[in-house]
Amino acid sequence: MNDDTARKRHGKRADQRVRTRRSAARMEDVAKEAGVSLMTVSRALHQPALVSKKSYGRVSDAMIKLGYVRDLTAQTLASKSSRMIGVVVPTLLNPVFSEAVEGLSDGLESEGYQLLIASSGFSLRQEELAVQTILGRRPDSVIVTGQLHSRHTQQLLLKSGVPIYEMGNVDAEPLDTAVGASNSQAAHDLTRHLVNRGYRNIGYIGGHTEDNDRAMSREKGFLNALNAEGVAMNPQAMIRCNPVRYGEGLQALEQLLDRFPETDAVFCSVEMLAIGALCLCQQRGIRVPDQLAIVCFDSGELSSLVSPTLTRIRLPRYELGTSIAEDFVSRRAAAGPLAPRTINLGYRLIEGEST
Amino acid sequence: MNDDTARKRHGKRADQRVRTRRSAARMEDVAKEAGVSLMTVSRALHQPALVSKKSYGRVSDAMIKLGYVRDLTAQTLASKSSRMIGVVVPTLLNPVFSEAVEGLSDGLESEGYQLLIASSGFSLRQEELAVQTILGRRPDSVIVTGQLHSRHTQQLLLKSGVPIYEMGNVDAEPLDTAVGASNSQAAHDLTRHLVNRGYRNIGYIGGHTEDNDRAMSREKGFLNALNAEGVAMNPQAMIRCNPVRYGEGLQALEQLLDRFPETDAVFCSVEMLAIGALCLCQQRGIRVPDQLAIVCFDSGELSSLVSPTLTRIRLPRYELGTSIAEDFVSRRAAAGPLAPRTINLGYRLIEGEST
DNA sequence: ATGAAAGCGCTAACAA
DNA sequence: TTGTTAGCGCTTTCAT
Repeated sequence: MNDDTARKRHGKRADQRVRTRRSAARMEDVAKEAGVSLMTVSRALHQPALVSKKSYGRVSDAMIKLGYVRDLTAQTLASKSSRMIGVVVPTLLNPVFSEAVEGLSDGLESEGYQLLIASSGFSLRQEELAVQTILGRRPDSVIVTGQLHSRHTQQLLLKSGVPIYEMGNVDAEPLDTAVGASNSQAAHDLTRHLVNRGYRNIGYIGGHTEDNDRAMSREKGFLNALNAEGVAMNPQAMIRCNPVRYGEGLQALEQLLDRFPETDAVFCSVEMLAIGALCLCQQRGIRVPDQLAIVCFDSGELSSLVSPTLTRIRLPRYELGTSIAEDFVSRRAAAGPLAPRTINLGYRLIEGEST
Repeated sequence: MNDDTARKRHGKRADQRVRTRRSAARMEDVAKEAGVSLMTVSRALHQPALVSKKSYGRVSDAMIKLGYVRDLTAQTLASKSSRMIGVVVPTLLNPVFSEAVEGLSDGLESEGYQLLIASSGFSLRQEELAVQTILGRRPDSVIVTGQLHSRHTQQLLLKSGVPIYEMGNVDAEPLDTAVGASNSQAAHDLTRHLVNRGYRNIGYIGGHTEDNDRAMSREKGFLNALNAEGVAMNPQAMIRCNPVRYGEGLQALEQLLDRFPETDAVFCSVEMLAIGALCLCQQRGIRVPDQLAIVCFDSGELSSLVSPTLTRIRLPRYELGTSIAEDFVSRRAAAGPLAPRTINLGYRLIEGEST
């Protein structure tokens, strides 16, 4: 058997090159060291109960002695489960996404899953590439951002046979499982709040809408609400930022006030933009909400700490990640694939001092 | 050949279970569809130049027709290169880390590498587990945060044979390649700035120091500077936050002022804490810098937008990631392993309105 | 330019 | 409880 093993390992090249590169210890090396078969080592790792105390001890010692690290690549190939989960987000520069990813990480690492993360930069084309490469790693699940994907991406995802999660919006038909809240409805609510408070010259500062269904949903909710309330809106008073950063929010408000000095309220569709806008007010001494009201969509911790605190829509961020993690774990236990479904985590409208 | 192939695929179970599960197309399926050998398909993917135009076309068509997605797991096992890079950060909730990861992502995805990301939660023990699992995936490089690691983690990393990057600090001996700036030196500079401005009752709000060399380096730099300048410091005026969040910074300052109302300046070792502290000042109407000066270590965009702008140390964040990516890529091209080295990216002290 | 054979390191299924 | 055999889907090497 030993001879056979040696032959397998080195093949006909055994004479030419005798284990030159100090490759890492393999399961077989551990087996040999422990004086058991390779399968006993494998079992000691997976189902220690099926291995005798004695064997287990010898295997353990051998692993430590050799500094053995199991090759999960080979394990994946042989077992059809990688314990990796692919995640595609537009960018990690916006805390919305990094917090969601942290939630995923916290919920999944403890269950033995690892995260393969890709940034798509708000491009459906890049998302497609990312999904393709991720699928090549045979992940146990794929999590993408939003519900807008290229036709090919959708096909790839659906064909993959693993659970797919679309996170952050539930306004469209889910591909498999959509988790999040209704952006359009939440934006509608927040806008109505402004109107109810008597604001009539409302500006809008949002993210760019190319390849971004969340931004589109928010605009839709905003415009629908104004429409329903019979409040007029000049399209020029809608500013789309690209990229979305604090500084862009500041500049956007600058531009907005420049064009429409009569503006009495501004709807910011992302927290970073709202904070940026508030910074401009502080720099210029614009009193909030007396001179200008600010509302913030998709707020995090900052909105509740600044002065004045912002009236805002709170969407799940970190919880978005943990919810998906939880669902995935329970779904593993359950039977086969489910019908497409939506998990609506809801949102909260929190009234702050800024309106 | 076809018979042989079929035998290999199904083995002795061929009769019992005839390709029930609709598994994904393999390279061999593509080959069959295109009427060429498996190797021609493999070459078409890797070295199209070596394949005839005609074969290439047929292979391309077959791939599209079958929706072929290459199995990178198998590729990794066979080729010894995974094109995956492992990254361990304490948390993605602090923008410092998510920005660095985004930099890595931007620099590496374009080169065809994917990121396997793990959060260690500021625990050396968890870091060790993360490193172990990551190494099991046979990554082409591993990037960890800071220079403080368990003995075992160090061994694992060193033994792995792939380039190792320690990011965010360069105060200690590098394991392989350390990239970042000197936290202690920068903290020293920033503290001296406070002293030079005449502040004498200086408080300190920082991150917790367990398993965190960056936090320790900053404290060291801070205390050394005070010492050198002959300024006294009550240990009670050092507050360590855990976790590090905006709100914690706010509470920490509250606590600090409660204990030492005479405090005239506060050193915040993380931007989130500084912003939190500033929020408290705004809430309470504490005038900055007249009543209280604030300096901020490791600042991002926000520090330059708030009012007053913060006097701060700017460390590379996003650039930390892109620098590592760049070094890794160029290192691939170069020869073998290098001696341990440090890449000092430096820092900038930016004087704001808060001092 | 193309193909056949021999693994990569592991697990699933079967046998003992 | 332990071991044997046959792959997982790909690349490497060698041959044609």
